Amino acid sequence: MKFSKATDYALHYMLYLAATGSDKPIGVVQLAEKQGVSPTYLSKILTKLVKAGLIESASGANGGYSLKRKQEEISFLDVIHAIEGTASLFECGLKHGPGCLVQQVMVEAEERMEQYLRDQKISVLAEQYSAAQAK
Amino acid sequence: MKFSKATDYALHYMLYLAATGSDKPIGVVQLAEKQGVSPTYLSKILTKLVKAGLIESASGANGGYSLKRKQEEISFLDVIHAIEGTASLFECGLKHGPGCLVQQVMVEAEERMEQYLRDQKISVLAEQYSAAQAK
DNA sequence: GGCACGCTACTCGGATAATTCGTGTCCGAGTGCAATTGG
DNA sequence: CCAATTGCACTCGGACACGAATTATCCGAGTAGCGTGCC
Repeated sequence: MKFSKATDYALHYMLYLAATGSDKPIGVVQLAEKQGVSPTYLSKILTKLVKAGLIESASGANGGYSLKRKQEEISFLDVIHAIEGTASLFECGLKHGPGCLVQQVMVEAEERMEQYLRDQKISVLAEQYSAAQAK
Repeated sequence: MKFSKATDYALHYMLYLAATGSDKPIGVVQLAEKQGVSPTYLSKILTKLVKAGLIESASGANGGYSLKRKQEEISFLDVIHAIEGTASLFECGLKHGPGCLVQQVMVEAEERMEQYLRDQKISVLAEQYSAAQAK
């Protein structure tokens, strides 16, 4: 039970995009070199974000990925769900009727975490990130 | 990013032990058949719980596993940590100084979930479980 | 009748395979830019 | 000089291997209970 590296990459990429604030798309290789990550694998991850509607892709020369308009609304949870999926973290595989107590507790615990992640907006973090970079 | 089935099994087993409340140990096969799980695999999981100090094992005839004395104190988090490990769910693998903002947010989110799981005691759930069984 | 011994059956425990999921890589399709060439 | 065209380089996107972790299984070591035989 661990968050995948893909989520790690995706969050950092989103944070970078928001912090840069440029309208111009940013290529994959540029970020990959900066973070020491495989460019092609990062591309695969960003495809998921595009399908989730969080970012846009532009092909051709000077292409790359850029944030969509409503970036202020994008939360950590949005990114995580786009990568990890929206399925519940815990699925009771036993057969003892529908009302599994264990399941209820785990879902509630998950909800606590998700609620916090929902409140964490990428844009807010980006400001702190920019401030840290500037000094 | 999902909880493993092992955690599922372990939680249900602990709940059953607490609900039964018997001093006599309960064998693995008894539970495995009841839940439709591989007995030998369940045994492997319970070994982890023993090493974590949550339950005790008894060999020989009429042997099995039984709760330790301080069962009222055992929480969901104890069981989960025994199976999944105590490592953080999120580890930033990038190289951009020690104060990773993403890491901080994720750790805080994890803490929210763990705090809730810490408050959920097995013994309390066991009472509800017994009540549901009785009716 | 009581006790000691040995046997048997049952249990746990670690060592050993199969499967799934995450990670990483490669190559082809598509697109925009730009130089070139003709009007 | 301007514009259409053609070529190219750069980009994304899906298809293809590799590896680790989880899941599952088998078999051996150890232990407690029980029957039997001896004192």
